[in-house]
Amino acid sequence: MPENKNALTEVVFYILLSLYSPLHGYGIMQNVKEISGGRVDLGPGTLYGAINTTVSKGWIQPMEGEKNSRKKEYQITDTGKLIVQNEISRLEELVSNGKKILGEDKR
Amino acid sequence: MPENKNALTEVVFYILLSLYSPLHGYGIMQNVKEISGGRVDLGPGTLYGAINTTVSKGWIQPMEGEKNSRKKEYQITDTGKLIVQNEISRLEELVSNGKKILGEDKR
DNA sequence: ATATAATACTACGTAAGCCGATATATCGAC
DNA sequence: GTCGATATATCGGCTTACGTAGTATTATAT
Repeated sequence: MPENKNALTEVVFYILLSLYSPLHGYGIMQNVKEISGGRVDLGPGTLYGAINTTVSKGWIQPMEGEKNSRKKEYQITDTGKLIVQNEISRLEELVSNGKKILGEDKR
Repeated sequence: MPENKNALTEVVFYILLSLYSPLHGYGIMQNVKEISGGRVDLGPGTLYGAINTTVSKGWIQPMEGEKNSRKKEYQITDTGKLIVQNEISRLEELVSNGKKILGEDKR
C-alpha cells in the first residue's frame, strides 16, 4: 500500500516551532503570524483544533501548575521535536529536488 | 479574511517538477516515485485527480499532436513554473525559520 | 496463445483541515 | 463604564485530497 503519511501542514509546523518556548494559545496565534511574515493567520477554530490534535498525538503538552492566570500554556515535547526535525529534512529534500530541476531548465 | 491558500501538496509539487520535460501519466507515476526516493507513490485516483485539477488551474497542459501513440503527454506551463518557484520560496522560508529555532534550542 | 506489464481513466468513500460563527470572560485604556 | 483587545473553547460545515477498486485497451514477453 502507498503510504505518504509524514507531511505536516504549515499551521502545525508553525505551532510546533512556536512552542520551543512555552506559550499560550492566543500567543501562538500572534507569534505564528509574526514569524511567517503575516502569511499564516490563524482563526480560533484552526488554532484550537490544531492544538487538540497535536496534544493528542503527544507532540505538545500543557504545562503544569500555572493556576494564577487564565492563560493556558503549552510546550513542545521530545516527540514533537523529532517531528519537526523530520519535517525539516523532508522540506529540504523538496527544495533540493526542486532546485535541481529548475537549474536544468534555465540552461 | 485569513487566506493561507498557497501551499502545494507533495503530490502536486512532484507532478509539476516531473513535467519540466513532457511526460505521460504513467510516466509521471514512475518518475515521481523515483525522484522522491520511493517516498511518494501515487495510485491512479490520486494521479489522474491531480492531473485534472492542475490542468484546470492552467499549471500543466496536454501536448498537441501525438496521435501516433496512445500515450498522452503533458507539460508544465509558464504559470506552473511560477507556482513551483513560489512554492520553493515558501519551503525555503519554512526551512530557514525552522533551523533558526532549532539553532536557538541547541545552545 | 496467453499472461503480464504498460497505459488511461472513473466512481465512490473517507478523512482531514480549515474556517466562520458563536459563546464567554477579563483586562486596560480612555 | 464602555469599548477594544486579550483569551479560551466548541460546533458545524465546506472543501480538498487521497486512496481503493474497478474498467478498459494495447504492447510485449514467454
